[in-house]
Amino acid sequence: MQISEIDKQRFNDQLRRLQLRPTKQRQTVYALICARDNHLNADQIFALSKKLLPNISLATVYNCLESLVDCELIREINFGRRPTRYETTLREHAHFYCNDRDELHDIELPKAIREQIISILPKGFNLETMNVKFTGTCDCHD
Amino acid sequence: MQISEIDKQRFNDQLRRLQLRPTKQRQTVYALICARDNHLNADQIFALSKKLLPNISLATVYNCLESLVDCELIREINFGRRPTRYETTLREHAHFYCNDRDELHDIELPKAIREQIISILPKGFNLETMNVKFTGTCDCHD
DNA sequence: ATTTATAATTAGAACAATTCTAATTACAAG
DNA sequence: CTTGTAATTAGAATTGTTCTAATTATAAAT
Repeated sequence: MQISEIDKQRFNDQLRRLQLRPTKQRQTVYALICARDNHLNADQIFALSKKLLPNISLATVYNCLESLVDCELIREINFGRRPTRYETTLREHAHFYCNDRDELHDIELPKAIREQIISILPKGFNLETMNVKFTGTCDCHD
Repeated sequence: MQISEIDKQRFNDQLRRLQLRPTKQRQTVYALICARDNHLNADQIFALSKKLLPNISLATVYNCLESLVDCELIREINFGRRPTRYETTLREHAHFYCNDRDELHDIELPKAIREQIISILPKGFNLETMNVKFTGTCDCHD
């Protein structure tokens, strides 16, 4: 469980930008999220990180997640009131939540469509984030 | 605090369809959501309904909301992990959450764009719901 | 290296939103 | 009317997350 050299660079840079320290807890949490992009939640990250850092606490996992979100290394995804999940911040995309399997899938969102969606916002609305979310069932047996 | 005749019809029909009874608690909760479309949450509905039915309990409000959602008279809206809000099920639209004022705004979503968005779903994804959500700040001083 | 200031971690308590439980009340069908 | 079922109620329990206060780690400045 290591983060790649390229990611390590980004990891340090982004944290330092906010005067945050690249601790081993943060590194481990980030590495886990990068490694398995199946959109882990805090409990899952806690369980996995415990294998690597047996003394880590759930509060630390939440703290790490918060700072990683703050410095934009990761992003939160919420569906309804299910536990928040986390993903590395890569290209923009939509999400599909499969009710059957309680699993999240990334859906490619073409830039043109994204721009069209944003264009529906009337004057006076100052955009910060935009999300497209689907729910349903799917045939993915991965 | 009454629901209009037209709504009352719809109210009875939709509930009966699922063998659910049109109780005064359900009616009151529904009426409140219809009356003020400022996207109330459970606590707010509880507070308002208490003025009309002093003995109503929070559990009942949650129960009512659940049955009204089940029979599709109302719909849930979630932004992040903020309390769930409720709206009457009218035309399809997007939502804008204003961080400054903790308020929700409906945004018109043209059918053509809606269809374009849905078209990005690859084969194997069986759509149930689709949502477009924005966050940011706004100039609305209503 | 050593000190010092600050940031991060930790365990556990606290919290907010929601759901569950068991008892009571209301309703609808026969 | 009676009887079975559904709905309501109060309060306890649960879930996911945040807070608190004490301890430990880190970075900067001697």
